[in-house]
Amino acid sequence: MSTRTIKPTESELEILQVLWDRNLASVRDVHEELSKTKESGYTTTLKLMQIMHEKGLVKRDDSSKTHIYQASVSKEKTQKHLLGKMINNLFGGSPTTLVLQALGNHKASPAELEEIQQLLNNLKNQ
Amino acid sequence: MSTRTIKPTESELEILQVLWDRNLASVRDVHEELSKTKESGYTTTLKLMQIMHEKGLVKRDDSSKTHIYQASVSKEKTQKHLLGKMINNLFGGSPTTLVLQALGNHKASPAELEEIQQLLNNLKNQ
DNA sequence: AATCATTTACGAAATATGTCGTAAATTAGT
DNA sequence: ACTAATTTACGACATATTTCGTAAATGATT
Repeated sequence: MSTRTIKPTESELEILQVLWDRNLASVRDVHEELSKTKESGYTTTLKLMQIMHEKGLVKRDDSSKTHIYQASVSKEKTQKHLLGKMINNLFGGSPTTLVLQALGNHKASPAELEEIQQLLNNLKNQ
Repeated sequence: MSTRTIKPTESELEILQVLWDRNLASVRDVHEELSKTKESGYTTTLKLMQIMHEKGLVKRDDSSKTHIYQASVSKEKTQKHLLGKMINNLFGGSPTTLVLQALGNHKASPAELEEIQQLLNNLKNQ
């Protein structure tokens, strides 16, 4: 299916988060966002984003001095891909085990529980 | 709390899977299991397991020639840790989003759906 | 136009990961 | 006891990841 298997690294994922949020962003935009929770130099972020561009993880418009970046992999697709990997690598291929762990260990609001219930009902009636 | 934050690599996770399954295993045991799905040399597996020992990911009994290894991190703890990381890094801190993705994209049997329903009921009545 | 600030490009280094070859030690078979 | 097989130890290398410094290019200020 054409698409190379994409496996962003930890740092690349942080950058993708910002790009998914903003859609368009310069290196400076991304770097300032990351700086809120992380200590690292501007050129580090720049280099990472250049490498991501080489890999095809991001697109960019370099028609003006300040290049504008955009994610070229969708959030949903990436989530799906990495989730599948985790299910295989860590949960013996059982999504159910993962779901039980996630629900058991992390609080969810009544509204969220209801949302899950909805989906569950759909899956049952099939 | 002592325990350093442990983040096994891809290969280390494969090895841990085997150790979690068997509890006790030699390098050869592990390597033969991995060989079923993966192509790599015996000394590679050995080296990885030695490094895992240095890192404290595994314990070993080296009283006889063939060293016997055992995981020193529990499956549940590791799952919990990496799942939490993924929720933060990739699902904006929302376990619900992850659960919905997991249920939506991966098939679950009626029995499994029932199991999830049980847990859901418990969480609701709280 | 000259200067200053911002941005990109590039190279280089530190660490981690995964790979294996070879040698030494240990055990088993004869 | 000798030989063969197995296992560990160790060093080395290739690649990937993360980090930054410095220089060049670009654009803005005066």
